[in-house]
Parts: sequence; C-alpha cells; structure tokens
Amino acid sequence: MRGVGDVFKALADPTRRTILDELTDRDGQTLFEICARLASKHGLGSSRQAISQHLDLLEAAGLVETRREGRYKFHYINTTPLEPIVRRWLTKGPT
Amino acid sequence: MRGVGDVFKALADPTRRTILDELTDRDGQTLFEICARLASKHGLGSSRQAISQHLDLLEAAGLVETRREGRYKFHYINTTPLEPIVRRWLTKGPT
DNA sequence: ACGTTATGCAAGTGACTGCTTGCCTGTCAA
DNA sequence: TTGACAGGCAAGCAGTCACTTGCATAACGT
Repeated sequence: MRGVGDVFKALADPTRRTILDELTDRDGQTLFEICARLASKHGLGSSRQAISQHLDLLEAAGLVETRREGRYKFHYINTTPLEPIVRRWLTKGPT
Repeated sequence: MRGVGDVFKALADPTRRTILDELTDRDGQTLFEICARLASKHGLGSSRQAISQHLDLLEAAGLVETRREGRYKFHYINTTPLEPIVRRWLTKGPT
C-alpha cells in the first residue's frame, strides 16, 4: 500500500534512521556493505538479517529503492516521500 | 530527555498525527474538546485516557505545550521540533 | 458542604516489533 | 562441478506499545 503511515513507521526506529544516514553518505550500497559500515562507523552490532528486515521495511515505505545485479542488490535512498510528510503541519497558509 | 527519537516515536502513531491535525485546525483545545472533535470530525472512538496518554507523549516530544487555567488544561501545537527532523536527509548541499 | 466537571495516576492485557535462529535459493570463481 | 559468497524465508522469543480499567485529585457551581 505504501501509505503515509508506512513512512512514519519506517522513521520511528533509530537503526533505520542510521541506515538512511549511511545511504545519504554513500548511495547504492549492498547489504553487506551497509552492515560493515554500520558496525565500523556507527558502532552498531546489528546482524545481517536484522539489517535486511530494516531494508525491507524502508523499501516498503518507498524510502529505499533497489537494483539487482547478479548476486548483488544495491540500495538507493529516495527522499521523495519525506517532503510532504512534515509540511502537513508546517504550512499554515496556502503554498 | 526530549531527544530526536522522541519526535519520530510521537509521529509514528496515526491517532497522534490526527491530534496534531486537530490542533493545527484549532489551537488551544482542552482534553475533552479534542476527544469530542476527534470522534465527530475524524470518526475516532478513542477513550479519554487514551487521548490523554497520547497528549503526554506529544508533550514529552516537545510537539505540544500546555497551559493550565483553573481546572482546564489547554494544549498548543509546537512545530519547532519538526523542521530539522526531515531536513536531515533532504539537504545535500549547504543550506 | 456537596455533587459535578476536568484531569491525573497506575496496574493489567492483547497486539505488535525488532531480533535471533536455522535453513534455503541463486550467483560466481576455480 | 564444487565450494564460497550474497541474499531470502519463516518460525520463535522478549520487549514495547496502545488501550482499558479503576481509583484519586483538584476546581467550580449551587
């Protein structure tokens, strides 16, 4: 369904927000790359399956898009769903 | 603590987002007013205690501020914590 | 003073969430 | 073809969350 609520739910978890930080820093990473960089740069000891489930959720919310190439799967951040989210309460007058 | 995670957690629930919608429409409502308008305008049948707990959470996140006056407690929306939240991933270059 | 109104506090419950565990599929190099 | 590598699927478990239930506090009208 990829409704608005999915975006908020995806952003509710700190690990998922850190994943978005990582993809902002270097877009198009594989699952193993993300795991390695989360561990080294952010000090997160999450397992591969945990990160994979987080990526599934981010993809379901439309915040991450994927591209398969052989046995690799690259993950790209998509900030499009983010803009209208908060603007909902910020805009008092007509845009 | 009122950290960044509290704001995301507060926004994760659809009822709390509807409460923010209501306060955007009419600021400074009491608990009973919010309950009544949530039921009539938004079709939500949440109990008073449920709404009260949601308001506590929104206040802990800094999204709602309160002012007591006699036996009434008025709730005001505060959008200040919202701006830097999403901008975190939107800004690629210097603002 | 007494009852009503508006709100607060806290324990208990069912559902959801994040994570683990174990096994399976598909791809590439030798 | 065999083994290693990248990723996927699904069941189970512990913690959290939203909600209810029941009682308590405080302010106001009469």
